Amino acid sequence: MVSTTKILKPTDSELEILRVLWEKEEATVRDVHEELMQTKDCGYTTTLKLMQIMFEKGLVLRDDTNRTHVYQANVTREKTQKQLVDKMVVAVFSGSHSQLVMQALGSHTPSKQELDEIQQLLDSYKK
Amino acid sequence: MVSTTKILKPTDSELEILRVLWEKEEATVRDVHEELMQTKDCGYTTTLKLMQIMFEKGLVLRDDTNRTHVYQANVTREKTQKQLVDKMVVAVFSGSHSQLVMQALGSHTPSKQELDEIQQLLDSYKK
DNA sequence: TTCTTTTTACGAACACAATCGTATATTGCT
DNA sequence: AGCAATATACGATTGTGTTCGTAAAAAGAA
Repeated sequence: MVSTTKILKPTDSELEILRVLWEKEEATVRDVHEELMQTKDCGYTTTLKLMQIMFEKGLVLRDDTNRTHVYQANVTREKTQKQLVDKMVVAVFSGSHSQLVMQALGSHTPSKQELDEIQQLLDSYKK
Repeated sequence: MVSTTKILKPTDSELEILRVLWEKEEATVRDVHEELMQTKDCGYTTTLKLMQIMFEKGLVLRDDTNRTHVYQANVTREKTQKQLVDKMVVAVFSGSHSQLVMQALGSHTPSKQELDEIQQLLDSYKK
């Protein structure tokens, strides 16, 4: 019997926290909280509680050797993106990835550089 | 004072129902329920209740001239797709649409036809 | 008509996310 | 040592999504 990795989708609030952790690599609750306060308004203990729950879920790691615990993400940005995109593709695009691509491309004019990146990826498929 | 259109994001269960309504154009609760039963397992009244709530929210329209009510979607597939994609772009892709495009393209090998469609859209931006 | 089936309506229960108040412990300052 | 500030832990509350049981009404079959 091999242990299977539990799939858990982060909630919206958890995603906000993960965004900060992805950016900062390591952070305390206060670090995260002050970052969040720039866009959202909630108490310190709210952020703390959320991060504790995320720890229990295994979404973040925690170094508690010191009183002030230090957190870091335990899921990569890429994996999370893929997981959420795949879910959305099934839910609203009937499983068609290219439909999603068309939608994302269509609702926003890409820059020259973005165009080049996408073109390059496209070319790699063509041959 | 102009009435503003309330933005409401459908829940996961609501999206499942919307999928059926988008496909069928018109449908009764039983129609929807039997379609859902193919992938999910829940009671009839659960589907009914969900659709009643969606009616209250304005997500669906309802013809109740006959005893068996007939429902249809009151939000387009395209609008809903755009709304959810935009939300996801902000939440997990730091606002970068092309990042999402890259992710969606990268996690699945597109067919020849899909490649052509995307290429065409890309070309329209290039000039 | 009487019984069964189908449908809607309503409310209750449950799960979970999010928020905060309070208690307790630790640190640092005077 | 005593006090203020800071951190964690814990529990309670609130809101919302999901599910279902049950009742009432309408339609159909016997």
